[in-house]
Amino acid sequence: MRQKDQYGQNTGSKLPYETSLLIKDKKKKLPAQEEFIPHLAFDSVIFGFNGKQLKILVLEYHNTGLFALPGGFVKRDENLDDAVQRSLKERTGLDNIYLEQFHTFGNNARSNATIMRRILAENDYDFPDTYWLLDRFISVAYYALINYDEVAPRADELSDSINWYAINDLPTLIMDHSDMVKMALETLKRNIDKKLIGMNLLPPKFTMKQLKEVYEAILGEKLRRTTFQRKMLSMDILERHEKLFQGTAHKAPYLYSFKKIKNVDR
Amino acid sequence: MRQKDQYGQNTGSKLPYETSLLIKDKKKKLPAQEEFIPHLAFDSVIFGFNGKQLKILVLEYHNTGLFALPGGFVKRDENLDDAVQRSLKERTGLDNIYLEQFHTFGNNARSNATIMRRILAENDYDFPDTYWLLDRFISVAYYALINYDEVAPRADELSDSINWYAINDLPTLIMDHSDMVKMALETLKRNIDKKLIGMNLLPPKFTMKQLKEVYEAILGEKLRRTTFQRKMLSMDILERHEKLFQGTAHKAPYLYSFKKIKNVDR
DNA sequence: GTATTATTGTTACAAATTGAGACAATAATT
DNA sequence: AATTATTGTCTCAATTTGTAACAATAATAC
Repeated sequence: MRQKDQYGQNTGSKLPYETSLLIKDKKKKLPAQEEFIPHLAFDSVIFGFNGKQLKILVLEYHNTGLFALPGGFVKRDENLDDAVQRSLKERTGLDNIYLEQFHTFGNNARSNATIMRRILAENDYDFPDTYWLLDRFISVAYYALINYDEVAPRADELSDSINWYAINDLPTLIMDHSDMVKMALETLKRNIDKKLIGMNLLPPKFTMKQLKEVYEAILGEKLRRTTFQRKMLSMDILERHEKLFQGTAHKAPYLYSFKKIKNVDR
Repeated sequence: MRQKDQYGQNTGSKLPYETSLLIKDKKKKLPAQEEFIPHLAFDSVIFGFNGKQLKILVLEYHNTGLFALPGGFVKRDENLDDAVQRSLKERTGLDNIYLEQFHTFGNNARSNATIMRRILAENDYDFPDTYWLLDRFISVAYYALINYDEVAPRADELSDSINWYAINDLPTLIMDHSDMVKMALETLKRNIDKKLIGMNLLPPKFTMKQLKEVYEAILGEKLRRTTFQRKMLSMDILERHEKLFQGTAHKAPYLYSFKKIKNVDR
C-alpha cells in the first residue's frame, strides 16, 4: 500500500496519465508506463554473508513457482543509479548501499512476454495485450553488498517472498537471471582486492578469521591463514581494536575495522 | 494495435513508419523513431595503435565544431551487441570487431537536447519539438580494438569527418563522452593481461618490441624490456616465426603471432 | 674483409614476494 | 596447574620479479 501511494503520486514527469486509464486493475495499480522509461529495466544481485556462506536475495512470484532477482524500472527524470538505490531501499530498508554496475543485458531473446503475462495473471491483474511490461526490455545489472544481519528483506507487490539463498544452492531463475548471478560473482572475485569488499559485507568490527571467511566464500577456495593475515596487515587498511573474548578456550582474537580512507573507491 | 505513449512513441516493434511523415526532411531521412528502441543509445570508444600512440576515432559534427564518439541506436528486434557491431561496420568497414561493453551511462543530466537540436539544425534538418532524439537517452558504452592500418573510417550522415586522435590529445567531446573515454581506458588497463589486447591492435605477425609498445601506450608507462619479454614468453601464448630483416644495422628480431586458442576469452 | 653500431635474445644474480610450517602466547575448561 | 584450541608472529624455503651483463647478429663504414 505504501507502493500504491507512491504510484499514485506525480513523479515530476510532465505527462498526463492517459494510458493508465486503459488498465483496469482489480486489486492494485500496475506500474504505469508514463512514469517510467520504456524498455529499460535493472536487476540487482544483492550479496550478504551470514558468517558461513555467501548468499543473495531472490524473489518468488506469487503462485507461479518462478524465482527472480529483485529489479525495477527507471523513472523518466531519475538517474539510473538512483533508481537502483531506490529499489534497494524498498527491498532492504537500507540507505546508501554499496552498489556496482557490472553489465547490461541487451539480447532481444532475453525478454519473455509469456513469463511476464503469467506473473501478472497469477497476481489477478487485468492488463491489455499491449501492456508495456510485456515489451522487450534491456536490463542494467548491478551487484550490491549489504550487512546480512541488519536487513529484514521485504517482498514487492508481485512476489510472495524474498529470501536469502546460498550462492551455490540457488533455485532456477527466470530468463537470464542465472547469467546475471554468474557474472556478478565473477566481477566480485575480480574486484575483491581493489574494492575492499569485506567493508560492506561485515559488521564494523570483525576478526581476521571472519574477514578470511568472507574472502573464501567469494573466491570459493580455502586460503592460508598466515599468508592471508600477513597480506591484509601489509595493505595498511585495517585498524586494530580491543580483543574479542568469546568465552572459548583459546587465545582471544583482535577485532579490526577498515580505516576511514578518503578519496579511494571502495 | 500497439499503444503509444505521450511522446508519440510506439512501444512495440512491428509498426509502419507513421511518425516519420511528421518529419519534413530537406536532404535526408532522419532516423525514424519507430525503428529503434527509444531512450536507448550506445557509444563506442574505438582504439587503434599506429605503432607509436594509442588513438581513438572521433566524429566531428557538420558546421558545429562539436566532437563526439561514434554511436547509434538499437533496432526494435536487434540484439544490443549486434547493433554495436552493425554501427562499427558502418564506420570502419570491418566485420567481427573485438568489442567489450564496459559501462552504461544513465544519469538524467547526461542528455542534452540543446546540443542535439544544434547538430540537427546545422545539418539543415527540420524536426518537430517532440522529435525522439531530443529525449533523454541512456547509453551503453563499448570499447573496440581494431587494426589501425586496415581501416578507412567513414563518417556518418550528421558528421563532417571521422578521424584518429591520440588518446592524450583529444578535442573536447560533447556531453559525457570524455568520461566514457576515460573509463574505457581504465578498463583496458585492467584487462590488458586477461584479454590479450595486443591480438586485436597489432597485425597478425609482430615483433616483441611492437607488442611492448602497445602495452606501454595503453598503460602509459615504460616497461623493462627483458622482464616484458620473459613474461610474455612464459605466458605460452605466442608462436615464434621467422626473423624480420628490416635493413637496420643490428640483429634482426623474431616475428611472433598469438597462438590460436580455443575456448578462452580474449 | 674487418671494425663499428644498435639492437635482440638469453642468462645470471639480487631483491622482493609468497608458501609452508614452527612456535610461543593465551582464554577458557578440566 | 595441566589441557585445549586457536591466534599472532617469525623463520626459512620456494617462487617470482628487478636489474644488469653479455653474447649474437644484421646492416653500414672503412
